[in-house]
Amino acid sequence: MKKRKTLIDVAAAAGVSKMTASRALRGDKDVSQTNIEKVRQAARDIGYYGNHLAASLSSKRSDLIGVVVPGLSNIVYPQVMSGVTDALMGTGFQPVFGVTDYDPDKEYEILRSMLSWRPAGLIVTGLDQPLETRKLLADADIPVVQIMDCDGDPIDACVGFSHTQAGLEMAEALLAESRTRFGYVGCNLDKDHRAAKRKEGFLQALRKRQFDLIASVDEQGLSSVEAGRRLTAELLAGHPELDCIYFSNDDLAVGGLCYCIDAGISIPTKVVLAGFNGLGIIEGFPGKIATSITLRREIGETSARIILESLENSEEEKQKTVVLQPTISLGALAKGEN
Amino acid sequence: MKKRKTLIDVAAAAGVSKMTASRALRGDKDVSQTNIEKVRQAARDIGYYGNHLAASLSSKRSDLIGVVVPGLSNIVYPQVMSGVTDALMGTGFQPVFGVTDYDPDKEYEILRSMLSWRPAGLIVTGLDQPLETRKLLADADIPVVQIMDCDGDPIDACVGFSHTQAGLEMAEALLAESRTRFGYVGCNLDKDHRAAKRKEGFLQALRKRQFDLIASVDEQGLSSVEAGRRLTAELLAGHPELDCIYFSNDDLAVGGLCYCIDAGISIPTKVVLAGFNGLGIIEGFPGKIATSITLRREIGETSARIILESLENSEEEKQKTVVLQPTISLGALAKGEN
DNA sequence: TTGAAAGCGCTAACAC
DNA sequence: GTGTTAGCGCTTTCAA
Repeated sequence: MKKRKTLIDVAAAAGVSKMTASRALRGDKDVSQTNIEKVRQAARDIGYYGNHLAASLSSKRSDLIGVVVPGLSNIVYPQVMSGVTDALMGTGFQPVFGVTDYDPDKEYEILRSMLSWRPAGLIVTGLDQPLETRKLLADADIPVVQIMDCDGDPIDACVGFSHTQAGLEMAEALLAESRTRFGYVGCNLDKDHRAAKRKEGFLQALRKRQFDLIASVDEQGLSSVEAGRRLTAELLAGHPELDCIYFSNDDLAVGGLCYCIDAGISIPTKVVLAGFNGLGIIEGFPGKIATSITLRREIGETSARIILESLENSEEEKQKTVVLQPTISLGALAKGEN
Repeated sequence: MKKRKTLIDVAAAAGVSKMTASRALRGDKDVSQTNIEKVRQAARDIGYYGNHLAASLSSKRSDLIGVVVPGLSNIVYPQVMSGVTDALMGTGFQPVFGVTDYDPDKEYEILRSMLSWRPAGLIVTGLDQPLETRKLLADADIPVVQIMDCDGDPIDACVGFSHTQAGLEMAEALLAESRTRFGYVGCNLDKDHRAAKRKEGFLQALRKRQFDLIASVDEQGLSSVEAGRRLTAELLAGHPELDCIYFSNDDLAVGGLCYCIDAGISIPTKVVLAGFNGLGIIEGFPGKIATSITLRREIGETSARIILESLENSEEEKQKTVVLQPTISLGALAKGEN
């Protein structure tokens, strides 16, 4: 085990004290230009790269921003993560990502683990954390931004949109297109609370107009194109009269679309397929689905900016809710995004 | 600023010394069962979650595994990351992700930053790092696994496949299908060395059989379905005689496919489209592309396992190359994966 | 089995 | 402008 370079090595090489070396490397005021050069050069010469552990422990703050997302199985959360990364770029803060697989216990453990690194702030997906998790976050005494939802009670700030409303609006848009016989295809509804909220909003809107879901299928696993194809086949086999299917997301809807194209079912004439997210893939697809275009990247960027702001104006009122409601695209007419 | 709980608080609450508390929480040997219980309970009562900064600084090792990938813009690297995450689960190690945007300077900075957290190991994408970066990694004195490639000289271990070979094999498969008039569509070739290697291998195979690319288009930005559509339109406008197009990845190929379907160009009869990766989306797609099915998740898992192994058998020969060569699917006959 | 002392590598606070 | 001193919260060592 080769001995790692420390500040003392740099200081020795530059012929100054440890403190001057520290200040020079961090760009502190009150260091002579000569010494800054000497120290920088010495650091480069010996290949010094510091020790964040010691620095953060000593200064009692780290430049880490924890970002907790439920999954990486489709492109949605990577896009949120990209937004966060971009907004943090050049600020001296860096994101650290955790993945919960939609498991509240895992989420709790990941957050504990993140907190033990003393992050400067935390970005967490969703508003429906169990009480114990909320307490953990509230007691952490750092800015917390919850993202991707706004139906609920945020701990500090939140950036997202109402899934209930999104489901509701999609139902209304489809009703306005004179659809009357609705089906639903979903995945992972027991764990993905936001997908469940969309279904709930969709149902509410239907019932308000004296309609209802004629049939609904779902399963426990993660959504995928393959699952969408399979569940759509199942649904339409039992209910060929449907003229509209709402899917819990675009992955499933694309699977449904593939099935319908292969099965010779005319889309959207015979059946309208409606997904959620507005993924890039559906643009230019040979066949159109309706969808709600969500602003994933923007949500990531905005949440990071809120953390940065509340870090600057420390202890300001950091209660803040930013709503970036999705816009509906009916596909046949409008164009998707991203 | 509320005072954070420390080990001393736990020790006080449990009525033991700081040291006993530390040992109990870490599951050290030689702590009485009574004290283990008392300390655990005390920790839970006061909501203690430790300080990794202090622990890692003191013990001179962290449980972090740095994972550096070039981008999050398509699903490929998130899948690699999932593989790493899964393999690390329950081992006490946790991944920390960094994104370079295919920029070598950014990669260098990210690696320096990661090293300053004293990770236990590093997983880095690609074999073509600049010399300075290689030196940084070699001097770090921790296990380094380079992934997604094996055309080159690994620092320690590598897990991936030959992109040259992959391009070559695809060309041969297409030649075997009696294709003769080849075009190429790529993105980001100046930065994505692996895509460039595939093109190179493809060309080599063509030339060995006295063929060549009739036309080639590429552009600098990231690949996307949209870019694939646009570049394919451009390519075919100038060269309607092409009977085969090789794309630098599936995103572009899917874009090309969408264009051809809309333009009424019969796929694969008139033109065969060949991509790379074997994304889930192309399965069940209304139209078939050929592709090389890469094992992203497996590469992530394997690389993490190699890190873990070389951490156990410390200082063993950690030189190791695992090749997970993609398999070719011609689409019309076989089925994609993932 | 437990505790006391020393120190990981750095920075804050204060002297010079 | 620069150096000195005293920790940050933990774990390692060694003594009891």
